Amino acid sequence: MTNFKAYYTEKYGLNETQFEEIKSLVTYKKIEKGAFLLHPGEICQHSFFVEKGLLRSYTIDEQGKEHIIQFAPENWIISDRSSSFFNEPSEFYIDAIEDTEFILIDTTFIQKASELSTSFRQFNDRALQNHIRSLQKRINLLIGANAETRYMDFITNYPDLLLRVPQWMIASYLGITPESLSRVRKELAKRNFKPKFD
Amino acid sequence: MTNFKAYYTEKYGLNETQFEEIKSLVTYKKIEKGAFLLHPGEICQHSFFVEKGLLRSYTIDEQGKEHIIQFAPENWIISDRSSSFFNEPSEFYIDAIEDTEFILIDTTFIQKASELSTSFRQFNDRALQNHIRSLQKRINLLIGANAETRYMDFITNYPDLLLRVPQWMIASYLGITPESLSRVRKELAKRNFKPKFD
DNA sequence: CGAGCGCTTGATTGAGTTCAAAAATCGTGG
DNA sequence: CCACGATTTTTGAACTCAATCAAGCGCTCG
Repeated sequence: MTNFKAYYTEKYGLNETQFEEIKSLVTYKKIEKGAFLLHPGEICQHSFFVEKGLLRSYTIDEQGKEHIIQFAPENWIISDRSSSFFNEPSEFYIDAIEDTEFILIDTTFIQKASELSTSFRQFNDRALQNHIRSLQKRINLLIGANAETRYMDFITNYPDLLLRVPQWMIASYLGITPESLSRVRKELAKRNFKPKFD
Repeated sequence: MTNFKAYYTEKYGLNETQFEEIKSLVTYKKIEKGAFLLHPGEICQHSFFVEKGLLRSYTIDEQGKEHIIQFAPENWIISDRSSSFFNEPSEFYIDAIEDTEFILIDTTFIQKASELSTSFRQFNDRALQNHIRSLQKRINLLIGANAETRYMDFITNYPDLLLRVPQWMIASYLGITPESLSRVRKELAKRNFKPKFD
């Protein structure tokens, strides 16, 4: 749980004792690439903190098209907040893009911890606000930016994912077809653009 | 403050005394159509609860195009949560589409109330979660739905706004041009669709 | 009562989709 | 470690939805 521990102690300022309390309430798990952690129709009872590997959440629309909501590499938390909070069936899938080790955090635990500890609650609030901010940003991109700009934004914000996520998934996240993304990349290459690490 | 009171007592279950406490901490205000409550660059220090009238938030992108984020008719709260919470300059405008009476709620008040009252905090959490849910829904629509579907969704979810908001603003909210919206409506009319109240 | 704003309509353009198929890459078993 | 099948990416051509540009209509409000 090294990442998990660092996340809660360094970033959030829990001391050793406080962390030990939390630790006893969560579970360490592993799953293989392709395995599912959440299906539509289920109520999302957990948050998943990624220790190592890569998870994603996505929906499948009426036309059978996949729309990726979020990628969660190391140190990210993924879940369906609405489903958890309102106790409603989720509309998301969550599955593993790579073999993944993660910390399973019970939803009720988060709620209880929020009621007992002010600092935990503040931390949780901050996470909520960050979530809102990122959703808003995504809306702005979808409304205002073309395929190329969205891809450039993705590159600058998630350069590490570029190497780990198949292109068609990035396309799905950006809300375009894999073909379009391929053309965008071709165009960028022609104009001599290369991501830093090439 | 009749709406405001109803909102906090009926919907949220505050008793008379509790409401009086809150009441003393907020301010009743009026502004005229076209007046601004927030400009980009400012830090958003307030939430605005609409008693009567209609507010909106929007951004203007690099190409000078307006993108409406949210409409707030009676009993809605509008603000820039990210700006408030992270104490960052906002990117939004908030202004009045109609002459509007509203309750001005200080951001610090919300924070303090959340720390003092469990029920207030729960209520606030719920509002946050609702916000996330609506943002997520908007993303789904933007990614998956065409102009007509988005408009239909708008009609069913905000039938009251249809009569009060100029069409070009609805177009802006939907992420399409006024011309396109006009054509969508024409097409719907041809297919003999009418909103209930016609 | 006229100037401006909002809405409509038409013609054209363009970004991205769709469908199809070839090329490249990946991964798994022999 | 190689080879073969599957998956992913690329490329091409036709098409589609919505944007853009431009013009005209009608209402209102100053």
